[in-house]
Amino acid sequence: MNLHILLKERVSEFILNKYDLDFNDLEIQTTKKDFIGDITIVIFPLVKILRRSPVDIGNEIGLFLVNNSKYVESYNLIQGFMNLVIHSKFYLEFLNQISDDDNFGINKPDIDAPLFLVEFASPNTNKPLHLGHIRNILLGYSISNILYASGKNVHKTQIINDRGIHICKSIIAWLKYGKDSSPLQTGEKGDFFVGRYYVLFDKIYKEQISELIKSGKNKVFAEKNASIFLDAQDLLIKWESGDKKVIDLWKKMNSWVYEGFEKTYKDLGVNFDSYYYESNTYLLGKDIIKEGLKKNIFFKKDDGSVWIDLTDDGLDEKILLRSDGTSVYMTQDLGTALLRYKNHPKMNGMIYTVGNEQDYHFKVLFKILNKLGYNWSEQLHHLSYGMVDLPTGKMKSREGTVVDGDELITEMKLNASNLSKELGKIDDFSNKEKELLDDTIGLGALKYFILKVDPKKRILFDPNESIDFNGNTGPFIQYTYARIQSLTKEVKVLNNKINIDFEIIQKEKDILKQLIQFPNAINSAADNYSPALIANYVYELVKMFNSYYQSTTILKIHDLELKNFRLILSYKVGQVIKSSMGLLGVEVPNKM
RNA sequence: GGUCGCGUAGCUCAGCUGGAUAGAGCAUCUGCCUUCUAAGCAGACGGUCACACGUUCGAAUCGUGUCGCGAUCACCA
Repeated sequence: MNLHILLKERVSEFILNKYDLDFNDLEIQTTKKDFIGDITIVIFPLVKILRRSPVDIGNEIGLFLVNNSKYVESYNLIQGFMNLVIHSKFYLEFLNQISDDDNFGINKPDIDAPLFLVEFASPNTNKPLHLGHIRNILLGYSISNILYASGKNVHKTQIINDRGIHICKSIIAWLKYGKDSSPLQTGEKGDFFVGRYYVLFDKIYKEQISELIKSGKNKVFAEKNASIFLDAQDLLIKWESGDKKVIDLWKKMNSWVYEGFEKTYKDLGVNFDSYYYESNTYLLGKDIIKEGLKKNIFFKKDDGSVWIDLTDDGLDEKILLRSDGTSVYMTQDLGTALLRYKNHPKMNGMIYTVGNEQDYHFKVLFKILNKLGYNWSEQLHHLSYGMVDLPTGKMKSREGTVVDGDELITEMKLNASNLSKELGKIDDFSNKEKELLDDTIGLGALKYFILKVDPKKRILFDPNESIDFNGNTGPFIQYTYARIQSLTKEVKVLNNKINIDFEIIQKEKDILKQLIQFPNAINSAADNYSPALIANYVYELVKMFNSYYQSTTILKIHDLELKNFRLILSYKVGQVIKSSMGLLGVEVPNKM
């Protein structure tokens, strides 16, 4: 089915026979627009080796292919490029091949397929999710889908940062200023409720600091001795000693937050297979430290702290255990990695979806595991992505310059609703149907907006300029899908197989060429951990189809055979759009 | 200062392992709804691919250096 590979083999064979030369590095690509042909063979590399002109070589190969391949209709030579015109038959055969396959391109894994663990989301439990988290979640979820579609089993997980001083801060503020209130009572989303107390803490804390400074203390002293801060520290100590009252309180507040998070996950249409909590894992990893010390991979300083020297690897010295024996972030991550491999013995890889400000951290983490001799350290991958920036600069939760995730989702749905109303195309919808459609479109716009950008690049998000619904956007693709649905309602009653003995037009060839590429697009997206590749792929397809749609009659054509072909072609395009968007976690509506 | 990432049209972004005249959308302008959904289509305008040198038949793509932006280099997570 892959004509590129087929042709490549043919040409290599030809060269071997004719010149006794083993040459496999021919570049075969799709012919660019503005040139006649479908597939292009670049013959420059041969020119040098065979010491003959491109025209001579091209003619030889071209003639050979035309005479010996039933699919190559003709060829033309432009400089070192040989463009081959491929027979309609080939594309029609391809369409027949996939016509029964509703999941064309999707390579569902069987039970024995390699298992990959994907970690994403991983929030703190002291504030609601913001746009940065949204990018993380969408990326992680989409990559999970893509890996799955490329034939790998996937386990989606996250590690929740549910402990530490920041959590204690919101607890203290709540104890002092809202003890009898609850999200149930105020009607707030749980994570917002708790987040409000986190912000309140900061406000009180700042007030106390300035009061202390006014009374003559210096800044450093004030920061360390503000009473609310001391209370939070005290609470943390109690938490670590397992004080039942504090633990219960902590559990209660966290449960509120989790309820809130679950709501957001549900809104975003994502889910997880397991959850890890730092409160369970933060003591892990100490055994590894002992092991590393024994193997002389780590060393102990005079004050008792444990380090690893990575200067030979171009990195720095890194602390692994504090002088008081407590663990740091790295210790924990070492332990968690080990734990996961214990929990999933058949795991073939682990993907950490974490922002690029932690590139260094993961480099060190993987290096250490490698030095410790865990051979699976090479299966670890940091899916690093760029920050979401605002025109005013970085998002900072303390300064209140964050774009709240839930608010953004709501706003997107509202925008979708307004636009739908304006266009007046769904007046016959029930309210419930309208609501569902608004959700689909609003979320589609948001998800696509974020996922179409290369993960490693930073995203600039202007809250004042709402996300577009025209052009290269989710709704544009959804719209095309909806159009195809209304077009192909009757496709089921038609004969599914197509007569392959007629000529198709160039636009149809182009669409089919793009369809053929779908499995490659998935694999390439999986290899590069980039949903953006899928987004670009489906956008190209949709553009081609729209142009076709606008310039070609599909339904109102009398030739039944041709109509059948065009309908099935459209139907398949619809399926691939749906599959592609599914990989991005975006729903497509039947009507909009 | 060391390390890593980014720099493509006025703006937001594509451009896979080097290939033909660098592509979309937004914005500006011109056409197209009596014909399968105009959230659309066709077209115009818009580029020193940050800069320099190198590698080669060929460089936005690879290498080196320079500049700009960002991240990171904590007994924070």
